[in-house]
Amino acid sequence: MVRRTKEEAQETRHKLLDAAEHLFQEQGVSRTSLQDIAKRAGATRGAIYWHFKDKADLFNAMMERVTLPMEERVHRASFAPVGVPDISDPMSEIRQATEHCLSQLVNDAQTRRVIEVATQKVEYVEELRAVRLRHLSVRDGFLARFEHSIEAAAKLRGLTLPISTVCAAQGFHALVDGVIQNWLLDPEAFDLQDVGKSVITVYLNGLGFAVQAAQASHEAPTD
Amino acid sequence: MVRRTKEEAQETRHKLLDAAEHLFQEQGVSRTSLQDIAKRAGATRGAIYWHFKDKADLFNAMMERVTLPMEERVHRASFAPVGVPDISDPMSEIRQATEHCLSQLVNDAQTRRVIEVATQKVEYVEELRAVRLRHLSVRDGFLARFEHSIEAAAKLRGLTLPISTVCAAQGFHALVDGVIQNWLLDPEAFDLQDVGKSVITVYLNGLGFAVQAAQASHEAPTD
DNA sequence: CAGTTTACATACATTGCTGAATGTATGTCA
DNA sequence: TGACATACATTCAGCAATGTATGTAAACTG
Repeated sequence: MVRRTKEEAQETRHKLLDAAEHLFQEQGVSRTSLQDIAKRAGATRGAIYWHFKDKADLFNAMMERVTLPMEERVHRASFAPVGVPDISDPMSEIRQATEHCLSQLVNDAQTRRVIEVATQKVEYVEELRAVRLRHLSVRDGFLARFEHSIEAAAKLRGLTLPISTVCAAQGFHALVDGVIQNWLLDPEAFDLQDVGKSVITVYLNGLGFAVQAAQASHEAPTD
Repeated sequence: MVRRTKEEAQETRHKLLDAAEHLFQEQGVSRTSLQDIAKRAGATRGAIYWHFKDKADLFNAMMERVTLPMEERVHRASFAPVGVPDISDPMSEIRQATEHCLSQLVNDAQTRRVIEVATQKVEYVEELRAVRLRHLSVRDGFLARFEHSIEAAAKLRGLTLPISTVCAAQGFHALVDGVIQNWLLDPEAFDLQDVGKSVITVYLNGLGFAVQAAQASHEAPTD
């Protein structure tokens, strides 16, 4: 059978990306051949070369399928709090957006797979410079937004931060990033949402944003 | 020329590891062939196969050349504070050991190279399971020691932590880990030692260990 | 000082992957 | 309804990397 309709072609494309996700996670990107991917997707390399320029292009597409919606969501959550009218504190916004990210990591297998691939199963060499640059720009965007929020929150509560907002933002990001990385290294070791929420509270507390209510819920955070 | 003396053999071994370090950093592990490494070291693949079983074995040796002394140092610093008699607070110990790690990353090019390779230029697949396991055990050892120190420090000051010591240790490690990772992604973005010291202070402050003296030394990071 | 081992270098066989070229049957549109 | 574009499948050339087998001269040993 050949020459599918457009929707079927898109389905093939998605199957290829799905196969790539799993194989990349299992064997790493460089050790996974296009042949492997095609086989798992029930196709041939011809299909891959039709939909993608090469392996790097396919990798990019695989990443964007997960990260684009994620970025968009964070972007909206940060700039347009229309959907959630009950939060007005910028600090709560950041906190909620972060916790949503953690929740998605825990509950959505695809997200977890892709992030695991991106952090452990790929080598960031010249060929993937585009991916690295996007990563950096996304990070910088996040840092900028957090700087803005933290400054607004500090002004709102009339408190002076112990360190610069740039530093504070960098620390927050490093903390979240680090806890995610460590969790991915060994997901059985601890509960990401619990520990994440706790250490974030501690950090923000250290910045001067004292916790308003009891946060530590050590049972089932079925969020 | 063939058949060197034992010291010369060790020298070629080191040259091979040096070459591997640089090439791994430049092109990634999987895209670097043993031929490349041998050539750069001024040898042939025969030398590599003499000294190492295969590429994974070579990678392991390259890692251990840097991490073994590091681990040993952290281990000694944690259990035997004989060299530095003026610190008695377990929290200062942790703080100093961590800052020493950051300092080594900033000042020692070899350490920076190897850690960069380990975090960005290698795929953690089955073949390198040994590396991953060592990483995990080192991390767990560090976590255990930090748990111990933080508990001792809390008892010493008679304060009740807002979260469990396990959580607190995990957060501290994630923070340090994360800030290092982010710095390696773009070393020009900020000063590792400055930001590291600041955010650690904030975190420990959030745990209840109020800062005893002024810590923020520098004016502003280069943004 | 002869035998043995060491520390490599060289040669070879095998494998596997990529990219491009080409084939082909079907959807699509005028 | 024919012409063209699409969505792949198949084939092939080429090379690059690995592992192993073997060669070899110097260092070491008794």
